[in-house]
Amino acid sequence: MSKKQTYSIGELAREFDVTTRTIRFYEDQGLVSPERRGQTRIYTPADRVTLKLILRGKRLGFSLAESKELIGMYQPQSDNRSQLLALQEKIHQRREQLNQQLRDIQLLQQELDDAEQRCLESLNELESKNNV
Amino acid sequence: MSKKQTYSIGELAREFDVTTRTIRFYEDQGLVSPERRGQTRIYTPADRVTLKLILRGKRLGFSLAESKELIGMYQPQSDNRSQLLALQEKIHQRREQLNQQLRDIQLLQQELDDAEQRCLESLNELESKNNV
DNA sequence: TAACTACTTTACGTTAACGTAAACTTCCCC
DNA sequence: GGGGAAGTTTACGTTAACGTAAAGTAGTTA
Repeated sequence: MSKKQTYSIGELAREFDVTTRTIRFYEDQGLVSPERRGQTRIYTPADRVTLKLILRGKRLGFSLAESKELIGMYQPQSDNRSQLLALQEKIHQRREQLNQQLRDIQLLQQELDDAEQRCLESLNELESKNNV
Repeated sequence: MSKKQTYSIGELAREFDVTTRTIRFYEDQGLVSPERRGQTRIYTPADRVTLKLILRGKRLGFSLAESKELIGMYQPQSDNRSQLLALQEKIHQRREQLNQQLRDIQLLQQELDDAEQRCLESLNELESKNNV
């Protein structure tokens, strides 16, 4: 007896804190393709994972089209040599971009530290003036 | 004798690989405000740094408005207590968002490793078949 | 059966971040 | 002094990623 877990569009929208419009838009763009019972969309756990991947992609600054590519990467299923090579190239590029992002983030964190420090100092200065 | 280094819009555009239109747009949005000699814009090293910050912000997925805020953070100059406190809060939020991004990136890197691995295996399989 | 609630389609609207085109001025070079 | 090259303003166009409104359906609950 398989659990056959499914979700409505509203459930997923609530879980991921997006609107149903958003989820339908992703379908429109070919990122998910839920089954139907009559008119109504029925989402599988796999669809749910896909949504999760899309949203993570968004947080990382990927466009929907890019996320679509990335998600496609997880099921190569193709035994086409040139396609596999192209896939490797894309993975390589993505990795370099991620490394650049990492460097950027580390720099920014350092600068946030500094900014916070200056902020604290300014506040302390105000304090001591007020306490004279 | 100070070096008084300056840049034209074209120089900066070439250096950062953006169009002049882009740089003028940033000015329109209040992110830089170069001096003028007649009609012509003259950019200082400080302007150049600002541009660099904007572009890093972009790579990190910040909007121009957000980058503007962030850049503003580096010169608080205000001795207004409530403003300093608000600034601290923004820094805090930004830091949390960056941490989330870091986690996302690490996850994605792991998955890229896996994808690359599967890719290699598929290729090897093809090789051995062809060598029979 | 009337009223909710959650779902559906269709379609026009919106914002950000520029692209692109037109028409003009300045400076430099031969 | 006639081109270029690089600068300028003005202004309409474009793409992504949804928002929002209208109008209809399907199940369920008082």
